Amino acid sequence: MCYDIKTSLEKQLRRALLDGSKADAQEIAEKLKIFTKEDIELHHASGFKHPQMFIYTQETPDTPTVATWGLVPEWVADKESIWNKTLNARGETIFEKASFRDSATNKRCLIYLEGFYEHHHKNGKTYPYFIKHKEKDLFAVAGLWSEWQNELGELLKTFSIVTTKGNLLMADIHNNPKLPEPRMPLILTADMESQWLDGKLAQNDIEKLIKPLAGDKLVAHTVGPIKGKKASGNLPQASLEVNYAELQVSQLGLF
DNA sequence: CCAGACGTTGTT
DNA sequence: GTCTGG
DNA sequence: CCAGACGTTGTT
DNA sequence: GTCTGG
Repeated sequence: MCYDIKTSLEKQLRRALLDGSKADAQEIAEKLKIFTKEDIELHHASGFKHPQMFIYTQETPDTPTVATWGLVPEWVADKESIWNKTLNARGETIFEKASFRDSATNKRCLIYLEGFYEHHHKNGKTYPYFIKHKEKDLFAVAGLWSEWQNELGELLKTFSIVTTKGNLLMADIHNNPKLPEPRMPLILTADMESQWLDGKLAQNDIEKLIKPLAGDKLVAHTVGPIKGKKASGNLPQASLEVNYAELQVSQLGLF
């Protein structure tokens, strides 16, 4: 799964500012004193190394916190050894896995996305699809976060995106024959969002929230390459529709 | 997708 | 070059 | 007891 | 930090 953590930065920044201003991402970032102009340029130009994102936690549910993608549990000695292994957390096991259980209990968060990417396999080729919500510009996905301290006492906030079984739409798109089943991020409806951030909610009730959003709430279209030489990079145009002639007669029947 | 292996003998 | 494992 | 893992996906 | 496998 590939998230639009790169391309939705601008909308994230707008949301964070909580006003309808037409300022561009850099102006907003400077106002927020979260990212510098250089950070934004680097973000747009860079690949996948330690991407930063806004998360919304129970402590400050209305104010975003900057966190690095790839949860580093507080007890880890070397953050490099784990950060890119914890981009996702399987919803089925977040209360069992050593890396996630403390966060599952005490540090749940929300991340807002415009959509995410999956690759469809057909005749030995792969085609990237962008999947978004039919009704929402930005939707919340469930996350877990953690605060790690290095030997100098410096704090690093990190997060993982919780995944769940893929719905019917995902089963059609995400048909990599090597995978046992499709997966998708845990997308939350508005009332589930507040529950996910409710620190008093029992484990049993949290687990009830971990289920795939119905496929008819999502819509998908093909996009240009998102990785490699021809990729457009960390820019909004990465999610623009691009059609492939060989897919014109869709066998999926869904889009 | 990409990185890495890709092999056999049996005393180096 | 092609397959496999991650 | 101690060393080692602690994770998910398959193009983030 | 805590659990597992050896």
